[in-house]
Amino acid sequence: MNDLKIRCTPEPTLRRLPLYLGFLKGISDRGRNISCTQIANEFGFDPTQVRKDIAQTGIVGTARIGYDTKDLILQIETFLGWNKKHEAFLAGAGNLGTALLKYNLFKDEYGLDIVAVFENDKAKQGTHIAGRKVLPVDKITDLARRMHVPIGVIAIPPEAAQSVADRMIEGGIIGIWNFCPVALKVPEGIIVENARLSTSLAVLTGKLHNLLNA
Amino acid sequence: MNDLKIRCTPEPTLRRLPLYLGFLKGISDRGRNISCTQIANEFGFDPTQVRKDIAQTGIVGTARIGYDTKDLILQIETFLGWNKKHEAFLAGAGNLGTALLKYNLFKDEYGLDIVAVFENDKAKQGTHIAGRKVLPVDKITDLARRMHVPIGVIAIPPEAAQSVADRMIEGGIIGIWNFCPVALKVPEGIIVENARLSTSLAVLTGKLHNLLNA
DNA sequence: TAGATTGTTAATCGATTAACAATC
DNA sequence: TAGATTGTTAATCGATTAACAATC
Repeated sequence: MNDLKIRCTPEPTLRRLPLYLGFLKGISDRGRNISCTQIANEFGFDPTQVRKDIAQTGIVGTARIGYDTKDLILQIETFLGWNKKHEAFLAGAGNLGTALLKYNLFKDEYGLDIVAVFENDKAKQGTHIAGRKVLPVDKITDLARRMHVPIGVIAIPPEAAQSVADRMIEGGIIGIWNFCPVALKVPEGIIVENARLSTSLAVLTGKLHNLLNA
Repeated sequence: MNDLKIRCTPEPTLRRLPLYLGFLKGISDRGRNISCTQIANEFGFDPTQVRKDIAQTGIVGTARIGYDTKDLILQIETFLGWNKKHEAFLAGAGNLGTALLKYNLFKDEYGLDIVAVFENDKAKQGTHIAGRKVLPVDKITDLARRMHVPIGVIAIPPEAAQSVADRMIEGGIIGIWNFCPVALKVPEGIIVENARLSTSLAVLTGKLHNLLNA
């Protein structure tokens, strides 16, 4: 419902590419070439799968040789949009929000530049967290529109999540990274990615349960 | 490679069940019955999919009526193992680790009880974070064995992740919740769930890219 | 009863894996 | 050259969706 039905990169591919990227960046000698087989071995994946994933980025390899490591790194980063800055608004300056702000990796490695923080708690408004001023939530729409910010990060209590998402979308934000355990209702064309930790934990405890009761 | 090939609950199902649970818990009148159609509508899913997901938990519904809301909540929680406490060790007392500790939801809602924190930084050792004493990393194996802790949470810098995972596994930990952007090598039978935020972000920026260049 | 809903079986769809020709 | 690797097409596998009988 939420996706435009253009031929998109399969989601599993989008989930694997960052793994490859992390591995490639860890290679000390980037002058060497790298093959899909090598990458596949690292993760226990099928080499053909790795080849298809990589092909999505548009890079062309050389038979018998593989890919130039530096090229491949650059190509994956470009494909994911991680080598240009995406400005983002963060809603929520609680524990999780603060951790996201302080977790500098986002900006340096993934290009997510949180430029402003919004919070309902009046006590926090006006203070600074990790160098960003904390602003009232009702400023989101107007500021997003004026700054052309494309991404909104939602890390607030569940009750407020939908209304904050609405404000963001009204301000022209088209991608929402949602850390809140609720199903956001958004118009077609708006992308929601749920970074729900609970979901991830469910997979772990669910498998654990399968294992223990098998 | 990592999974035992017993007939397991499909991972997509494990990812959706927490959504249903969140929705069900948000229903004010839990005396009423609930149908798959209602749940499906909430999320824009196929009702049959919801029915199959729910069937995995073992609950049996009533034709024409649906499921008892309270029963269904309990059944999903039980299936996910969220209504009994799972003790866990946390490795890493940085921004992310601290946020995980303070994020009380884990204990109350998902049964993940972080009982000890381990950190290499000597300056932090001996201090307390959210009521837990910070211990040196080399105590993990011994303590895990003595306390029979089943789950390890890894939120440390990538370089140290593998060695910490090894220590955990040596101590008898069988499930690892990995927040670190590396591929952990673990023996068969050990469950690793990667809660990688970067992966989630990749899906968002990747789709955004697809959308903007379409 | 009528009709909504469950549970289940069959059809469809998409992702993974296998097979293989081209190539450096 | 020989053989490893790419790129691509075909086969397999599993998850999603559709169809439908049973039922309350």
